[in-house]
Amino acid sequence: MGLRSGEVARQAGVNVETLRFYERVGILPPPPRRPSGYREYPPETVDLVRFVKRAQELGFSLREIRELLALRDAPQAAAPAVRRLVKQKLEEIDRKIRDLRAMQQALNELLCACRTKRSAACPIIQSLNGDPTLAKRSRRK
Amino acid sequence: MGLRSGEVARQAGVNVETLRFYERVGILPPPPRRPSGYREYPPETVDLVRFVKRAQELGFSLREIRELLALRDAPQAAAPAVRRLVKQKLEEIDRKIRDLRAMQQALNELLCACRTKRSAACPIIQSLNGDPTLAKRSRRK
DNA sequence: ATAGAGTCCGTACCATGGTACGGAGTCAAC
DNA sequence: GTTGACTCCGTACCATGGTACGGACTCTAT
Repeated sequence: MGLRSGEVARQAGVNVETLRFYERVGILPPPPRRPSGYREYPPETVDLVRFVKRAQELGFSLREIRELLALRDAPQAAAPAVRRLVKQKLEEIDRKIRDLRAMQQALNELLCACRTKRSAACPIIQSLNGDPTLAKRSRRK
Repeated sequence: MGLRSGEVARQAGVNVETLRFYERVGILPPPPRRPSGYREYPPETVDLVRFVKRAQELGFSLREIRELLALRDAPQAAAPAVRRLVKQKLEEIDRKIRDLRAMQQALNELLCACRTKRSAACPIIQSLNGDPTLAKRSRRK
């Protein structure tokens, strides 16, 4: 019933090397081996890898996914811990979006100045040079 | 008039090692040396490093900053190139924000399901397991 | 029985943006 | 003139998420 690495990789849509990598970093449990040394993955490994890929799409790092996996098979007691991880991730995403918005704002102001003031020196470069008369928001620490 | 590496680093708020690193990757031009081999930075190096740091805050990579620096001292002919870089970066930021919003949406749906359905199995985990009855948006390729 | 595909392993490497180490030489003040 | 701080260099290392290499071994179909 065991699958070989190539089969698991194909079904899960990853590279064979990636399976070894996941095993090395503790995402996949080491599967039993044939006498030849070949890995014999239990069929649910495919779902396990897909779980990992979905969690990655949601922005979780492998470190965090390792935590999620540890909680995955635990009974309902684990639910609060899972929720906590999701909430943390949501806060992190909030922070990232805020940072990106600030960058957006600053860059747009620069672009705007560049369009209106046709001075000899590019206002964008002036601002990056530290000129405080432009794009004040970009100077915020 | 030359500054030594420690002085430049202190004034620019970076590590001495970082100056060497910047020199190695072509961000800082190699400064003249004393007979002893000590670097003698021209005073404007401090502003140069600050330029780099400001551009980093705006989301530019060192590779892009190298481009900006090449354009920095060029005359007005460089302005269109600078604007192009800024516009590219704005598009990139837009994409990132959209991705993060999608993650946010998916995670919020999971959290919501987790609060309402008090089933034995955590709905978040179910969804990551591939259960299509929850958080359909998270299944999108 | 043999060819060709698959798998094994350790290790190195990719990009990114630095930080750390250690031994040798130098600078400035006392 | 010696002490302590500074600087030099090459190189290795950190985290992140893998990918690539190469030689040896194995599996399966014919």
